Amino acid sequence: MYNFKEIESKWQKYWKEHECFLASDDFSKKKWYGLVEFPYPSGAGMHVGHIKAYSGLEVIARKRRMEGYNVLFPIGFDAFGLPTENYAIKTNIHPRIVTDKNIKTFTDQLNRTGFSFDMSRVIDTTDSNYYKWTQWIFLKMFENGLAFKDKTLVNYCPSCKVVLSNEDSQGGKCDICHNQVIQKEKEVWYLRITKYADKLLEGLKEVDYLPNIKLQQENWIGKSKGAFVKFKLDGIDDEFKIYTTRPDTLFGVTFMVMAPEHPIIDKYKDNINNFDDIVQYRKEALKKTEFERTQLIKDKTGVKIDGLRAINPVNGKVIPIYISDYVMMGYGTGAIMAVPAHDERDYDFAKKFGIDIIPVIEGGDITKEAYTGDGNMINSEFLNGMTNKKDSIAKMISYLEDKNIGEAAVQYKMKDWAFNRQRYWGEPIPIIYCEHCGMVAVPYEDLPLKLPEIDNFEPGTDGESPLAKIDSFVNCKCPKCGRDAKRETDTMPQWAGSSWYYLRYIDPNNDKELANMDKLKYWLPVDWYNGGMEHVTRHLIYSRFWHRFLYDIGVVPTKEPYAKRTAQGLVLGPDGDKMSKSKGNVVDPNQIIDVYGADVLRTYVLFMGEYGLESPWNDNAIKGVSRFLDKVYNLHNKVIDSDSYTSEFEVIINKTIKKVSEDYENMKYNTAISELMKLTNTYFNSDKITKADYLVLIKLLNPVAPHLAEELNSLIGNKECLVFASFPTYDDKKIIDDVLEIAVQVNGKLRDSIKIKKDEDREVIEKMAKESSNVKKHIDGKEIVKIIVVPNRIVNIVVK
RNA sequence: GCGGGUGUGGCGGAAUUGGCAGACGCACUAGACUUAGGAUCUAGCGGUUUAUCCGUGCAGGUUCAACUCCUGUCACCCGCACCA
Repeated sequence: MYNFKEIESKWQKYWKEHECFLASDDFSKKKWYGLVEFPYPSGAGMHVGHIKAYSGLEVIARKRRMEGYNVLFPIGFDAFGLPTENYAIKTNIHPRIVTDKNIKTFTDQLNRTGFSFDMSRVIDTTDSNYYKWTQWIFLKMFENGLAFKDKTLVNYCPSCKVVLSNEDSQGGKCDICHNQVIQKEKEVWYLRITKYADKLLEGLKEVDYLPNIKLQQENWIGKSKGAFVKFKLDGIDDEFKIYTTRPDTLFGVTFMVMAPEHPIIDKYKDNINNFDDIVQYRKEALKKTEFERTQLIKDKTGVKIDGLRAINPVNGKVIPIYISDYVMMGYGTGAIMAVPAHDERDYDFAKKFGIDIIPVIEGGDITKEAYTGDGNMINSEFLNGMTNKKDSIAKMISYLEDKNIGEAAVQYKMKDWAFNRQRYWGEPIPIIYCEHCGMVAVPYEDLPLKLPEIDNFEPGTDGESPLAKIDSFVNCKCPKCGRDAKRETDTMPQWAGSSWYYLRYIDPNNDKELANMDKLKYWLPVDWYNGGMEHVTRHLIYSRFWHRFLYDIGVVPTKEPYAKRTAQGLVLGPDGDKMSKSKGNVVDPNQIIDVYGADVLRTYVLFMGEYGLESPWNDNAIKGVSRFLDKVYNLHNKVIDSDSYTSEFEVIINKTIKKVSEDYENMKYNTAISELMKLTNTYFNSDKITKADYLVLIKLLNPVAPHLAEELNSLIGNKECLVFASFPTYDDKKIIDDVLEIAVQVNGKLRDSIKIKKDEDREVIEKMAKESSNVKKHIDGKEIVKIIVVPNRIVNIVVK
């Protein structure tokens, strides 16, 4: 085994001393900006998943340098967050100390893996010089009405004692401790991301994201088109609005359903005879866990409001109103018109409560189930006979608008972003509460608003931030009137710092602005962003939102931050399960580097399977990669001094260059490496190879296993390192052998193969095929119907 | 329920996009060199009744030719989930 320890530390030192990976702000050069998701520096150190995530773009970054690009390939640390804070609570060590220690561990690991990150631009989201600008962006949003406070029911984790966004409490479970989340009323900060829903959707059209990434974002935003319709209350001079995607089914409405907490219920509680029942139902609905609600999907519950009725605006019919938890306050208007004939949920509800079912679309059998397909409109007066859904919806909407009883509307599933956490280890929200002036922004010149030093990180009572206990932090003067005031004590969620970090890499030390515009114009957009699928709906949407906002206020020059986004698949444990400490199937990259070296580790994570799919770790398979690199190393003993390819290798060399180059660009690293193995095996079976033969292999391998490549390059006498050496190119004319073997089939079954000259004449091929002895056996005495010849590929003789 | 993905040897995975299924690697078997081998080299390695036929989750179809296209179906994984 080659001495990887010596070789790897030697070249890591060389690259560092020669500042090989520093991006330069030379705007005359063509640029390439490659971005990987920066890590959360956990105490456990780097995970093999990190290695896989970074190795992918690392290959591209190294290839781009060899292609002459000015490459920006930065890294940093997303260091605010709960694990560090929980660790601080447990051990009473300050998060600052823990974070610094973890960052050092990560940095050492990054260095010993030989990644070509520009370490002069490292950023740390917990550095006040960084979060100064996170706070600055928040204030800009506040100024523009995009950051606001509202009182609502929030997802609250009783265990972590924090308010969670919908994103952080998917499935009703806390994202951090996985305990059940409950609903609690609270004043919270929101970022009005819904205002950007359309812009975020539009922006997807101009970026090159993997199709499933785009789709997930579209689903998350969840745009739906429909209409608001106003329903008057019977006997009361008031009305309420509903949202529907099928206004054309208005004639089929036989009842209304409201979310249990709909405000109009309280407004007219004196008119309601069974208000106690409603209060009781509300209580029960709150108690239901997410699990129960999803399991009991078919079993609709509800209460009829005795005393309130609605009037159908298109036919004047008086219809009953129910409350039910299948209608939610958070979507649409919190009330729906129910068309049981054509909606499964309404159908279930109507069946259970014995409500009329009136069909308005022909087709199906509504005695058995709701009909949700298309068909002829019936029982619908002016819509009768229409068959096209779009047309009937349009006609109804124009009718509603004419009569001023409704209007076209758009709704989104995406909700505003709950933006505060009751935690210490986050960016303080720079807002001051003054009894006279209300909410006042901390003046820009007072940023950063630094976290105060404290020694007790336990959350305050009743879900208050630990900062609320620090009087010297809380008490301040109002910047407007100078009177006594109090600070906001909540901090920002972890998603804040990561929403704009790629901008700061471009100008990491700027203390006057977030980043210099000329530099932003040169480097943006990020050419290629690689990360995990798990961040596609949160981080990726949030950062696109912030970026678009910054564009709108003229701080960044592009609408979209990332031109291209890809994703790596998970590295599973050897048992095929997701790696986790509790399962004990975690692979430590440090140990792999100790035993095999960084190049083997990097090569293996790229070789193990298709990059975008998950793939289990295999302790044996890594040995194969180790053998491969050993073989490459040992080849240097066979090298003879010649600057041209060995003639018999010309074709395979050109083929390999083509395949490897293309595979790298398409992130098909596994097949690229297998091509390099084939070339290595070819060389291995030859007594000697030329310097030129060897150099091609070394250069193609360089992005994957750079230490070894550098060492071999210098071993064969080259003085210049490989970082900026030219990437090999191929000659299209030399990628097919002059003589090749093609298959001969009879009736589609393989019978023989023949050797032909490249681009041989059809007649010659047919003749050779028919004369081959194995083929003869199968065609003798039979009639040849036709012969299919695919040039340089295959011959198929069809006989009867 | 909706959306997306995946199904190929003992294992990880290839297949130029309709053209020799199983590349490359692991594991395994036999041999060589060795005091020794968990090092290295050489050969073999889908199944089989071995000059044969069968094989890419399953059942059909299109085609001279199907892992690849079409129809139906099953299983697993990942999102979202009573979104009106």
